[in-house]
Amino acid sequence: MPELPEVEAVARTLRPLVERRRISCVHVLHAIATKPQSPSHLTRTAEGQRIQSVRRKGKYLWLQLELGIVTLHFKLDGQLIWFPSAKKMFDVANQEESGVHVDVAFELDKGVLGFADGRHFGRVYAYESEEACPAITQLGVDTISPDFTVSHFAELLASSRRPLKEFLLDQTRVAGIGNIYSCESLWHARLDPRRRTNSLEPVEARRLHKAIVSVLARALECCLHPPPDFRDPEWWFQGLEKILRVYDRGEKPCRRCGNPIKRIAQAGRSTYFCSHCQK
DNA sequence: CCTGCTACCTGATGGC
DNA sequence: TGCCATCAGGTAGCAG
Repeated sequence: MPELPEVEAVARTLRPLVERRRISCVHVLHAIATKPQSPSHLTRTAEGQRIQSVRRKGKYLWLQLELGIVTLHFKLDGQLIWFPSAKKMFDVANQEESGVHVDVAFELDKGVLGFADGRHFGRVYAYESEEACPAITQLGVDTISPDFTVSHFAELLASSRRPLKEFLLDQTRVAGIGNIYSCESLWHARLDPRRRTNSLEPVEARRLHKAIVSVLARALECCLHPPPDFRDPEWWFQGLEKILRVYDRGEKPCRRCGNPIKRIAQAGRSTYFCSHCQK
């Protein structure tokens, strides 16, 4: 699960399930999920500890323990699955016929939290503190936090010469925006993804800021209605297509001006945009 | 420092 | 039907 709104919805759903619960046992079923850390580093850090809170910044989610943290990153396809017991988890996880692929399972005093990713891109890491996790410390401003202000955003834009699309994907500048919502935000702001960030007029920077805030807010609303149901291994976010205006619409008419949507490659990813009304 | 490219995995899809 | 190429909501690591 991918971008900030989805991860935020997961964080909110996860809190009542795990906060104040103690981790009795960690099962690393597929060691690739902890690479390059060792499975034993994770188990040593987490076992016996109480989960004090569930935190999120950008697309990173982490369990704040009494001593240390466990970070979860879902990359493209990772997800959480909730099991009522370890026995139930072992009954269905990683069985040929089940299709449920659990890489790491946290056995709590009540229930089991599974980190699942059939593609094995997702990662589960342990650190002694939040400050000890380089990926988190290097994140830029979280795009749904109060710190994501127009003036801060304008300063960031002015300090870079990269194309807008690539800038938005750089998690060390602003954290949480991925391929879909960067395309969507640029379409709403009527800005060409290839424009250099430091070429924006103040009014354009404000437009982009406003577009990002509203796109992410609408996506979060969509992700919360209905909220994720971790008990269903098949759960996934529904209805996101409905709110998308430009992503994955190559050759189809622009919903604003009717001209065909273009697909180009930027930073090795697909960018969808309307070259007629995004300037 | 900054930027661009590749690797990492698996599964779905579409053309031939 | 099978085979191959391409694509996927992300990021770490490395070379220049």
